[in-house]
Amino acid sequence: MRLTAKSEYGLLAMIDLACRAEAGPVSAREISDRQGIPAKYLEQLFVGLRKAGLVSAVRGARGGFVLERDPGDVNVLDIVEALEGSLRPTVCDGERAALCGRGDSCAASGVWDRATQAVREVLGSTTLASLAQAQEVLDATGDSAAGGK
Amino acid sequence: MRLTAKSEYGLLAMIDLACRAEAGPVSAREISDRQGIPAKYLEQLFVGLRKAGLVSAVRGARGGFVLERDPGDVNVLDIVEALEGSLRPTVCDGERAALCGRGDSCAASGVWDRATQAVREVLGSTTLASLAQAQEVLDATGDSAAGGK
DNA sequence: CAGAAATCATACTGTTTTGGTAGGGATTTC
DNA sequence: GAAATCCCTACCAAAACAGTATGATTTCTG
Repeated sequence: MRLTAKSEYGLLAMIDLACRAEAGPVSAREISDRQGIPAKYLEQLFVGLRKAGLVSAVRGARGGFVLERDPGDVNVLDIVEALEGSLRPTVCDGERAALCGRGDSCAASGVWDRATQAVREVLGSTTLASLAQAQEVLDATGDSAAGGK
Repeated sequence: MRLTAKSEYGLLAMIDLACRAEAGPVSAREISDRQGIPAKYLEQLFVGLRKAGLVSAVRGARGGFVLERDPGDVNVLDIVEALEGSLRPTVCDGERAALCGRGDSCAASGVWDRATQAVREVLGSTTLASLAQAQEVLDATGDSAAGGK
C-alpha cells in the first residue's frame, strides 16, 4: 500500500482537468505549468490514466486530454489504482504471505487487511467532482494562489 | 505512509513475545526461528522497539526481551511508529507541500490526510493483547501450524 | 505542403529505500 | 572462562522512485 508522487501528481492533474472540462482538451504542458509537475513525468502518468479509461487523448496540435467519465463517477481510488496498481496490503502480501507460510493462522494479517480496507474506503468514497468543486471554491476565495504566475 | 517488512516482522515478534510473556525473557534467536525472520535483521528491529519503550532487554546468557508495557496498553500503531517512524501522509508531505507551495489552497491534501488518519485509527485501535489472544486461539485449533518444525 | 504542437513509446539515470549480511564488542549466566 | 545473548556500526545488492532524454507519430494551422 504505497502512495507516491504518482498519486499526488495524478490527482492534481485530474482535478485540474475536471475544473476545465467544458473547455475542450487540456494539454499536459498546460497542466504541468499550472500544477508545477515535471512535464515529461506528467506525460507518463497520463498514459496510465488513459489505459485505465479515465481520460482520453486528442493527438496533434490543439490536442490534449479530456475526462472520459463523469467526474461524479470517478473516485480517488480509481485514480490511484490506475497509477500505482492495485492497492494491496504491501505487508503480508501474496509472495511474502506464501513465503512465511502462515496463511490463515496468522493473527497479524487481519490488521493489515483492515488498514488497507480503511484506505480504500476513504479514497473510494471521495469523488473527483467533489474535489474539483472544492478546488474551485478555494481558487475563488484565495484568488492569488491559483491564477498565479 | 509506508508499511514495510519492518512492521510485519516487528508485529509478529511482539505477538510472539506477548504469547510467552510469563515465561521470562525470550531471545531474538528463538523468535527468529519460530517466526521465520532473519536473525540479525530482527535484532535491529528490537533496537527500535526498545528505544520506543515497548520492550526491555536482558543481556547475557539466558537473556532476551520482555514486554515493558501491558499488552492491553500497546497498540499496533505504537509498534509501527517505533519501527518506521511517524506515520505521515507520504504524499503532499512536509517538504513536498512546501515545495508545491499550495499550502491550504489544495483540495487534494485533505484526501491524503483522511486516508492516513483512517490507517492510524485501525492500527491504533488494535491492541497487542487482542492479537496475542487471537493467535493463541489459532495455535490451539490449527495445532500443526505453529508448533511446527 | 511545411512546420508546429501535441501525444505516444521506450529507454536511461541518479538517488533513496529496503532488506538484509558481517563482524565485532559488551554483558551475564553456567 | 566459555557460551549465550544483546549491542553497535558498517557494508551491500536489489528494487523502487522521480525524473530526463530521445524520438516517432499524429494532427492542426498558416
